[in-house]
Amino acid sequence: MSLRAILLITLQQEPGTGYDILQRFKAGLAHVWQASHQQLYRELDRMRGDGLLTCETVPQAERPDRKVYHLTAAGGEALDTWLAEPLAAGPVREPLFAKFFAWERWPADARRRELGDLHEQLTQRLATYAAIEEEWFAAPERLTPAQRAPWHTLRLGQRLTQTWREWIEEVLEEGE
Amino acid sequence: MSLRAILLITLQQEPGTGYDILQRFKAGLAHVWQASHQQLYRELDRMRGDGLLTCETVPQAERPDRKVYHLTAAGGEALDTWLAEPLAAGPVREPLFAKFFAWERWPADARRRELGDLHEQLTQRLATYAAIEEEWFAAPERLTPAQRAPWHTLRLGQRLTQTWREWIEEVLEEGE
DNA sequence: TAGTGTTATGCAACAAGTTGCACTACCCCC
DNA sequence: GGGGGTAGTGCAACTTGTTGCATAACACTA
Repeated sequence: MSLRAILLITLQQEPGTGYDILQRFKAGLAHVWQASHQQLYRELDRMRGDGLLTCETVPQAERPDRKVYHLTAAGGEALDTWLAEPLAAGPVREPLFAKFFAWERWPADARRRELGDLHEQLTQRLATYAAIEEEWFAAPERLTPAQRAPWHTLRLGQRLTQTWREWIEEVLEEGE
Repeated sequence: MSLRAILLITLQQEPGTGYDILQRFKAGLAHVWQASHQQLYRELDRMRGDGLLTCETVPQAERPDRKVYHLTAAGGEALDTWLAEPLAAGPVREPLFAKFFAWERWPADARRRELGDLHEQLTQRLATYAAIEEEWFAAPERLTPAQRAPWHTLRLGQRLTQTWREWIEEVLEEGE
């Protein structure tokens, strides 16, 4: 259900094609949702079938047609329903933690490499977040509440990533 | 693949039944992995079919038989392979964040209720973690490295939960 | 001129996870 | 005497997400 909800939100902000949405996932929504293009196209078609979206085909010279999706009234209602009901807590799944429970079988070099790589990925992620912040949320004191809300999510994304990164540093240090 | 790996790790520590593993998920592994009993039974049977586990049926008076699973040599190898190769980063999926991107359609009372409930859940989770810490990791300075490793994961779980909780407090406070 | 990246769409098969249901039998509490 | 919790197993149907493959055409660069 959640993917549907994300699509309703992004299309409510602005109509677009599957490809457009994919770009938004990579840009300003990088800390919120990720999905493959296959999944998007399939879900958009199903939502159209369920009457939540309408589709307008825009022909292009020498390129595949763009299929621009818009919310319908039913789509707006579905979104409001989803917003009103609280989310169920997702299951905890941390495969990396599991490796720590097999410490003695986990070779030290593999461990250092894995944690080192992850540290690098997190650093890169923080750079991405910083870029998003600069592009969309410069001067946070002048934002409207509706613009300020997404900024909060970015801030939490940053803090969680930093927490992870600090922890990795501590673990690597202890393993000397 | 990850569920298989978790099962290999828990059964390598100590053989057990599907039901036993479920109890471990609820107790010391609460911050690592969660799965339904249906999923466990099905996966254990498949792993037996693939030669990673053997199964010893222990009859009980007036109760269904206990099926105690053990690692095979092939299971141990599969575990070592999994430990040696780095994990792929999982996709980001934060449905709660999505709601912040539809701030104006999200009713203020629903928002306060949802964030309040989540705050309570996180508080409860911290209590669970504290209980685990007390039961398994009292006197961390006297732990062996292999015992210390799982303790680290618990500490990160605590810090991440705290980070979330503080953020919710800030958001609620700002919402007047 | 061949390879890589971007724009643009999608099907089919598979793997993983969820939901609903079913059976047995004890214990405890109201 | 009925309802809920614990111990113990599992099937079947469904939803969700992944992987592999396919098509078409432009732009850039080595």
